[in-house]
Amino acid sequence: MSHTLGLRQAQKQKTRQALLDAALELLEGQSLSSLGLREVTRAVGVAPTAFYRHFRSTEDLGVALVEEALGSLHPMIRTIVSTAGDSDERIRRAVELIARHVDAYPSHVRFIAREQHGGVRPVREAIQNELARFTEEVKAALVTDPMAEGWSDDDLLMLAGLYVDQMLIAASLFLEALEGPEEERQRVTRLAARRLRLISIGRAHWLD
Amino acid sequence: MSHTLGLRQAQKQKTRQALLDAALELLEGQSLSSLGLREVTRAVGVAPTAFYRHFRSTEDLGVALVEEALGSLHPMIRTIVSTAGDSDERIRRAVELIARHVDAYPSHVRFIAREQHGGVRPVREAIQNELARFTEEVKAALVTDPMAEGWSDDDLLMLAGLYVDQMLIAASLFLEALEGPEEERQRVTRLAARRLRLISIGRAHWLD
DNA sequence: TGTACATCAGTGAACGCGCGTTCACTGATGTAC
DNA sequence: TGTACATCAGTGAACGCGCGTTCACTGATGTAC
Repeated sequence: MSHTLGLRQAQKQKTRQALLDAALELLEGQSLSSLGLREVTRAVGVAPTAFYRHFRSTEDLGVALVEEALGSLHPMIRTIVSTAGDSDERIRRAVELIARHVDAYPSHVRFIAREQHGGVRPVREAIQNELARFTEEVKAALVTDPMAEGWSDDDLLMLAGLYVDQMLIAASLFLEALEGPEEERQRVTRLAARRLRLISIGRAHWLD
Repeated sequence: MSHTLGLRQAQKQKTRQALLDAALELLEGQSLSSLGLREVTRAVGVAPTAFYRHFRSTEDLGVALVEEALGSLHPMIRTIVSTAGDSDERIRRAVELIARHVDAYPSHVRFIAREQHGGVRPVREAIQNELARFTEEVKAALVTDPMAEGWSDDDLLMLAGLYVDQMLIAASLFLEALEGPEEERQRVTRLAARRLRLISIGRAHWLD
């Protein structure tokens, strides 16, 4: 049988999650380096001092947000790389999945895009580490493709990185399009697909 | 003959530049959205109120920094796109130019990478606008290439965007490598070149 | 099941501090004659 | 060249405010018997 949390632990988790949620919302209009601890507790409705029961600082909270935001990406990456079909079909599905992910978790995507090069070192490094893991994961999937024959490890990693960066760029474009009309969204969809297609063509002729 | 500035105007410009320089240095360790007006004036050695003689807010200063940082990029872009030679030669020269630019203006590059998705809307928009201009510039250069025959305007813009994004990513990687050993720098040079090569191969076979 | 004690998430008062902004000012530079 | 006045970049005092952090606390939950 499962080890259920006590009431106390459960309540604590709930407050912690409320802090994370409130922070993420506040971060839509500013960077982590200017997020105040009192802002966050005020938004949740707890005393400022309650913050310290969960995080040592807003920096610390930021690192926790990285895990939350990129944790939800792992399943998506796996779905994308394991999708069957020919190249065009796979690209269309990948772009579609990215668009859906941005719809479902806009604040997470914004947070990652913003803090990837942001002003808080530990958070920046946490993001870079997670993205490096994604790239390894994509590379591992690429290796299993017959097309990978004759490719060096280094070149496969380069290609994986190119794909991961394009996914991030596409996600960021979809994010901007969220506030715009549907046609803008369509434009981004086509643009991202053509970019991925050009990369795939380069991949197909890499060893020529 | 040229219209020389009066002493007063010249001194004002000097203080303004000192504020921009100090801000840029302070922004190496934080985001614009947490940069304080008093921090900046303290670093320069003027009274906090002097700030208002030059900028309405740190946001306003940020927009001025965008112009300064991306203004220096225009000549570089033009040099890159007008470089002669075969594809591999051009790629090597482009990567070399990017590396040199990062060496010469590390704070500018960091600022742009950080604030491109940062928490201050007017600055973000100023950067996006400038990058869109670069992309148009690159596209205009691509059009003159015989290889562009048969390409749609849309596809050329897509390709130009791909190149511009890769340049930015390469610059950001060189920036991280600045703090590391020389071999890391070499690694980035090779990685960036291979990415551009793969894109060029995709470009060569786009119409197949 | 009941009792006595331990734990600990959240409280609320208090602190010293740096912030952005206002205002009237000073004194060097600029201009008109 | 000299004088009288205008301009305006930078000053310094003052303000109210929200910040992060400390501390002793409360009272519900958990545990031992």
